[in-house]
Amino acid sequence: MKSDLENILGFKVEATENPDFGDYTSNVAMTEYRKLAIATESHVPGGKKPGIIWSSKPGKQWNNTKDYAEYLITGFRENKELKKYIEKIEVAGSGFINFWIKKDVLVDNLIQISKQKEKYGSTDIGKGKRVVIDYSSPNIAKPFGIGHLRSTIIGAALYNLYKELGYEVVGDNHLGDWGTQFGKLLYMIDREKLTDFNIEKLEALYVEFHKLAMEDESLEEKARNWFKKLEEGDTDAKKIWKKCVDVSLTEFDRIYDMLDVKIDFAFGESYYESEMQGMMRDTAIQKHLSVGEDGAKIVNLEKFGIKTPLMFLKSDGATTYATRDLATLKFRERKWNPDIIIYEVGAEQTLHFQQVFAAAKFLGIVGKDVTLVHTAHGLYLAPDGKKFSTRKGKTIKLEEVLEEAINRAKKLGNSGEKVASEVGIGAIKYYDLMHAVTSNVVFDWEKMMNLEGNSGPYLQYTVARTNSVIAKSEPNSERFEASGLNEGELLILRALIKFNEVLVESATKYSPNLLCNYLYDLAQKFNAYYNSNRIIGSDNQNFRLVLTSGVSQVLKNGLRILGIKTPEKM
RNA sequence: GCCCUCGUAGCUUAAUGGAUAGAGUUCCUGUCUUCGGAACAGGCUGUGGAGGUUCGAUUCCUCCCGAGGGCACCA
Repeated sequence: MKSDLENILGFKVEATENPDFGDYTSNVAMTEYRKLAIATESHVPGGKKPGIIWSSKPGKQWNNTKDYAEYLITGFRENKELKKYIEKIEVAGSGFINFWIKKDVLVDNLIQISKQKEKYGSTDIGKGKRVVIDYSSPNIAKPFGIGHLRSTIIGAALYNLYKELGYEVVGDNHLGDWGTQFGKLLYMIDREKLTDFNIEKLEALYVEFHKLAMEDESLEEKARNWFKKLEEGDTDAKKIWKKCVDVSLTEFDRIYDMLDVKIDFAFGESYYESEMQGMMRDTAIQKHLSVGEDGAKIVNLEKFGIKTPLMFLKSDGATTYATRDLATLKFRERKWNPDIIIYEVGAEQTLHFQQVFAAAKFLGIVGKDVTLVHTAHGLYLAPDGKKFSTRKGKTIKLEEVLEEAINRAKKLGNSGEKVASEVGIGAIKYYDLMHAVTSNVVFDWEKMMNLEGNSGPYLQYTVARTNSVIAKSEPNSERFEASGLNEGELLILRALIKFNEVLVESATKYSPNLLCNYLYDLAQKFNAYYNSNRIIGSDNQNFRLVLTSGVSQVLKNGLRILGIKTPEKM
């Protein structure tokens, strides 16, 4: 709808929030005014701020932006193409051009929903384009903490959004299964002569290491040596490392199961060992490396405005996180040849990704036309507003949060285990997704488990309610009278037609919270309508049933994209 | 010290240059002997401070105050 309008008009329109201003609005008259005013300044006697706009056509002028807007829409009112969609065009305020969609179009759209069902909202604007999304990416040997929730949930939502728009989407879980952290663990396991361990023990060892390292600085050095051994292929080190990985993966799978998240690939950092070897021998890359303090090899990025150089190889020759990310990019470029690569990773790594992206293009690892995105999501902060610290063992385990959510949902209703799980998990997911990606989220049990107001369960409840109404009397979208629509019905129809535009905006701005806002707004409009309009038994029963069914369908589609289940009853 | 992000109602927050700053929650008042009350309607309270750009600023620029994150051999 939006793009149809823009094609006809030749300028951009925005959806309006306020129905008094129509369905779409354009500020083109005001923005053009500025350009015209500057362009014609010399023609205007005496002022920097001309009150009169002069046309390039001789003899033509407008007194203000509103006049100019009126001029712009001359012709639009009689435009046949436009008339198919638009019933009214008005100039308002200081020159806004507002458009009202025809009621017939709104009603046709409702019929489309009943025809397209779960496909309603999808498009093919991404056809032929490929997106790689790097998300979740927990660290091996550490429990799956609350910190990885955002990446997992937002990443999964972006995955679904791009898929809905016709993109070919690849999800890759970039497991943190390599690096000096394993040196630390290997050192501790060797020190305590352990042969068997679980994930809790690994976490304890990690915390213990940092405690000891506070008193003995040489420990960091020892850990680096152990990692170096691992990277050189020491069989004992490798054996212990493998066990750490296996123990962790079992744990993660359980969490993904609870969250109902599936990720296409999980290559993990260790997968890129050979790729890194290749990069180190690559002469084209070699010539861009400089030698830093103590013999470390670095990539200087000052010409890209980044003061901190990228550490390519440590002074002992071992690789770093950045080396592995460059190797990963090389691999992804070769394997998938993507148009966009999205890193759904926290804001704390902003500098790192600036370095990696700049270096990747500079070193020719990826093409210049690949869009590299770091979503830089905000973090879950402890209730005191501080960051949770893995090193000090101050984490909240995601599994405990999820279990608590399910328990709270269970207490509320007499519905079964499955529904309680869908509601509890839905609440957690929605709470995460409703926040703007970049904002920090304070961890607060009461708010996360909120089941009223703007929450996942509110939306699920609305769907269950529509299901219940439809179950009582089947809507017939083949034939119905749509005359005499009341205000509530029009509000809902207008919201329904904008679903696809919201999906496009959510995806292109990497902001699932926009979809959350939309769905909540739609549910609220429906609930208000439901409260003051009888559906079954009204004169307009069939239309109202089709409308209810349309709302139900869009809510289901939207929630499915967000990764939130919609129980039939709850 | 330098860099990035942020500061909106008591609390949690939405709005990336537009029109009367939108919600949730808390507190107060109603609707309803429910086509599912996990609902609906109403009330109270808000853009950290000072300048600037603009027809128009929560949004862009400068400074100040405050918070969070980061600053080559952690990831």
